[in-house]
This record gives sequence, structure tokens and C-alpha cells, in this order.
Amino acid sequence: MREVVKAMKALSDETRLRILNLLLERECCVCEVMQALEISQTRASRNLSMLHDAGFLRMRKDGLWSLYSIDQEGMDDYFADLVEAVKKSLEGNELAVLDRKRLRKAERVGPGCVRKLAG
Amino acid sequence: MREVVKAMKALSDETRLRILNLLLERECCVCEVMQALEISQTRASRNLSMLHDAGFLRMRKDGLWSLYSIDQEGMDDYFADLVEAVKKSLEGNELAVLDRKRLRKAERVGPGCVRKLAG
DNA sequence: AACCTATAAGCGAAGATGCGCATATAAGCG
DNA sequence: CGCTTATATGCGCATCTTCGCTTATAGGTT
Repeated sequence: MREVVKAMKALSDETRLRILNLLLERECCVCEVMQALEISQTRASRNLSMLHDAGFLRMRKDGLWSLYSIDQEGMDDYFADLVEAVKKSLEGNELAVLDRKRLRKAERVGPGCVRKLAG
Repeated sequence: MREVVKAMKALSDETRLRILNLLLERECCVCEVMQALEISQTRASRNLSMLHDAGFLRMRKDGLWSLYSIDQEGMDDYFADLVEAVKKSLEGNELAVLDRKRLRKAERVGPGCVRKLAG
């Protein structure tokens, strides 16, 4: 039961729903998520971790990058239903569409580029 | 999106998952829920309200009683998937089984009986 | 009307959550 | 090795949640 509550809690946050929306498109690194959602590195990293801890995501390392993706195979049975529900619920959502659009333009470079933009 | 988050929040609490588990059996009044889950009246009422506000439940009045049930027809499309996921996730769960068992013994009388038992 | 009873709602305390800032860790490169 | 970059994490604060206590509301009974 604790696990189920944890899974639901993981989904009960706008940032994390938006992240899941991105990962339904493709595997992402932290910096792509922060670019697409226009959020801080801390926020992107923390929320990806939470989704991972809850059991929704798979994570692999590639050099400096942490690549997260939806763990289709490893997920418990009902997790798939939850992801499906999230997918349905976000269909046509304005923000979700915009996020996906920005993801297409995002590059696999990290917060360094943000710093450059800042000054 | 706000609505989706609200729905997920409604499901991210053990008490509310247990309530949903009961309502998957049958329509219940507040006092039956408090008896089956062995929780306070306030707690039963509040959490039923939250599930109702989120859009999962239907409520009808019958005299003094408020009768809650899962709103199969009125629910948005993806809500059904969520309820299904909850159902799957609780299958075989010890506490969920016990709650259903106690529900069978519960009577449609309110906290008054609790007061009698107490004093 | 006076009095039960079932449920809802205001209030405040304890705990949980989200996030920015600063810092740590770790991989890659000169 | 020292520097840069991508990501993770400790800390503190503001906010939100949950829940019990108490009181309000409203239907029912006598």
C-alpha cells in the first residue's frame, strides 16, 4: 500500500506530470528536461529522482549525462495503467504540447548554456 | 492540468485508497466507512469529500445519510483507468481485504453507536 | 418546539512537500 | 593534476496536508 501511495504522490505534481509527458516522447537527460520545461536544474533533477524512486523511470549513465526514460518493462502491472491515464489526461493540454515542442528544440547540453545566456 | 493533479492528489493518500477500495464493493455512507476503516467521523467525511471534489464519487442524500459511490458514468475518461489501476494495485493487499471484511459487518448507523460503545 | 443523530466545516498543531541556494560528486579534457 | 560541466544533495524556508477537537447544519422523532 505504501508503494501505491508513493506512486500516486509521484504523479500528483504538475512538474512531474510534465516530465512524464516529455518522457512519453523519448529518453531525456536532466538538462533537456530543464530546457523544455524552463525550470531550474535542482527542480528537474529532484523531480526526475522522485519519479525514479516511485518506480516509473529507468536511469542510465552516459558520460556526464543521466538519461531517464519510462521503464516500460520493469514497471509493476498497474503502473502501466497509471502512465496510460496520464497520457490520456494530457492529450491536447496546451502546456503539455508546448513542452513537447520545446523538447524538440532542446539540446543535450547542460546548465552551462544557461549560465552563458545569463551573462 | 490542475484537474489531473487534483485527481492524483486525491489518490495519493492511504485513507482515500482504502475508501475507494470499499466503494469498489458497494455504495457506502460515512458511518459505514468509519466503521470499516476504524477511523474517526471527521476523517471519513473529509476524505470522502476530497474524493468527491476530485471527481471520483457521486453523492446522494437519504434522510440523515450521505451515500457515496464511485461515479462510473460521470467520470472523465482517464478517471476510469485510474480507478482500475487502484483496484489492481490493491488486489490481495492485506489491509484492503480486512477493510472489505469489516465493511460486510458494518451497519448503517452513525457515530452514535461509537459513543454508546465508548460510554 | 425540544431533542436526537449523521454529516460537514472552522481552527490550530504536527508533519510533509517543493524549491532555491550553495555545495558535493563525478566524468571528461587540457 | 586542475578546470569545466552535468547531476545530485544538504539545508532552510514557505507552503500545503492531515487530523483531532469543537461547533454548525439539517433531517428525524417525540
